[in-house]
Amino acid sequence: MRFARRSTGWKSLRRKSAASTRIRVENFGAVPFMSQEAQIKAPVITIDHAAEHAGQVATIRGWLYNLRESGKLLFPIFRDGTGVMQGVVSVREQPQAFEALKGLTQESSVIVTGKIQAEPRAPGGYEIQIHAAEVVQKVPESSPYPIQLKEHGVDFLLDQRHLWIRTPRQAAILRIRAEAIRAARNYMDSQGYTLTDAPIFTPAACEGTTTLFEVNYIDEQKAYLTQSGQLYVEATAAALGKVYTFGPTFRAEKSKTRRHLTEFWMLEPEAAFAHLADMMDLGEGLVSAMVQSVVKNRARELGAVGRDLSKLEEIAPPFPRITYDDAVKVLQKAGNPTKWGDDFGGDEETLLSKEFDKPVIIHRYPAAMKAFYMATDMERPDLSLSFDMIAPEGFGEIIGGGERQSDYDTLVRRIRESKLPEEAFQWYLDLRRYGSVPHAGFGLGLERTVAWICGTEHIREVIPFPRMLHRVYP
RNA sequence: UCCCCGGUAGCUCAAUGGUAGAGCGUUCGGCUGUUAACCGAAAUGUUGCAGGUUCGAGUCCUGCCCGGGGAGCCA
Repeated sequence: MRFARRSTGWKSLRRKSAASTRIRVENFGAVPFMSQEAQIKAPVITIDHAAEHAGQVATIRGWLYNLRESGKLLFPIFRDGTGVMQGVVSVREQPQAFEALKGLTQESSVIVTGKIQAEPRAPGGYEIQIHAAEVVQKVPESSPYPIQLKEHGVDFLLDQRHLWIRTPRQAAILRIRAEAIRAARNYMDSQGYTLTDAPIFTPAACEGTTTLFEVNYIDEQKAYLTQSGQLYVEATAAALGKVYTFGPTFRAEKSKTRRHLTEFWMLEPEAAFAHLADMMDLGEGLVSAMVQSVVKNRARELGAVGRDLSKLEEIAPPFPRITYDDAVKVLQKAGNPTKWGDDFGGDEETLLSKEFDKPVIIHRYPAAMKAFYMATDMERPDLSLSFDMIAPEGFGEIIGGGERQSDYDTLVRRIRESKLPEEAFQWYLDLRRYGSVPHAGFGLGLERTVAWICGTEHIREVIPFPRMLHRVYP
């Protein structure tokens, strides 16, 4: 129903757009365009570099973000993906440009040329005094741009995600995500880790079997979308030493919360001969590098999303580390009913994270609550050599990992206890047959990390096209 | 799977069981420094769907559909 209704509307929109394009062509003679001379003279600039061109004539190519009209003065506001800039044009001085822009609809694509001037009354401090304006495509009045400069509901915005990403806040978030990814990869590479990508199609589960996406593979075979690259990165760690994988992972969890996506990106390092403490060090170094790189290179975007930089500037190693045992005591002291052996839910994570200004590492969880591949603590066999990193301010778990079970017999027993299909894990057991070594790693959830860095309410905003329970459109 | 909240104009939301409304957007008009501009006017509705109660249902009842938040599980 919903999809049928949406696609009908979309088709009619396409038809109208096509018609308006024809009208635009017919109007070419009447609509004033800048001269060839002006086009050649004015350099094309992006709005983020406008300040460097103050006092000069320049061309901006973008979209009409908003238009304020005041009689014979127009204040069009343009966006070009790098920022937003106000223009000004008067009918007396530039009648042709005025006519081209007057009444122009939101998100019409435009090319404008004019003098860049410092202007305290303009948002951003600079404005363009327009000499010439070319409308590339006018959004038809009959089907105006659906996203207004007003509040909208979540459902509506997610249906319009392909357009929602045009708003300055969303564009800033996507730039921060890109910077976080670059910083993460740079850091891993600088630590001697080699990127070895894991497959997306897998023959079996590596987390719980209930959250698997099953797909039809070739010739009646079944395959599953990966829940984690971890098992594969263990294999490449035995081949190359220090490795990581970074890519999308898929979990068919029936959970709709602000912290969940069915498709999310994970960075998973794995190192041979590494132990729990090594991975805690690596994790805090990685997270710190991501945060500091965003603070340094995307301060403007952090400002656009309203993030308080002072909290992020403090993020540097060492992070507080407490054992699960101590975490339970902290919770109980705070009046939380958690008992030893319970896993921590969202409330508990939030409570613990509020005790610290930095991400907090909780290590050595009870073995019973961790995955089959997790190593046990020799000194306390009831504990696993595992750790989680909880982001501050209630943004939840951003890292989970630890030392792996390297003993063949123990691993086989754990696979059977977990009721996993043993035959699908033969290749994985080979890693314990041929030169098994202690090794450790973790998975960092990109979207949760970026959501924390941006301070967004929901992780759906930090991925271009979120996939969630009940939502695979657009 | 369970619990809570919601579905009214393109959007955000009002509307004691008694004529379905406002703001924004759109259209028309006005305004030479606007700041989600402002002022005046106009058009815009299968109140999610199907039943039921009632003289009368957007409102109450039942079922279903869709969405949001959370639990469980996880990054």
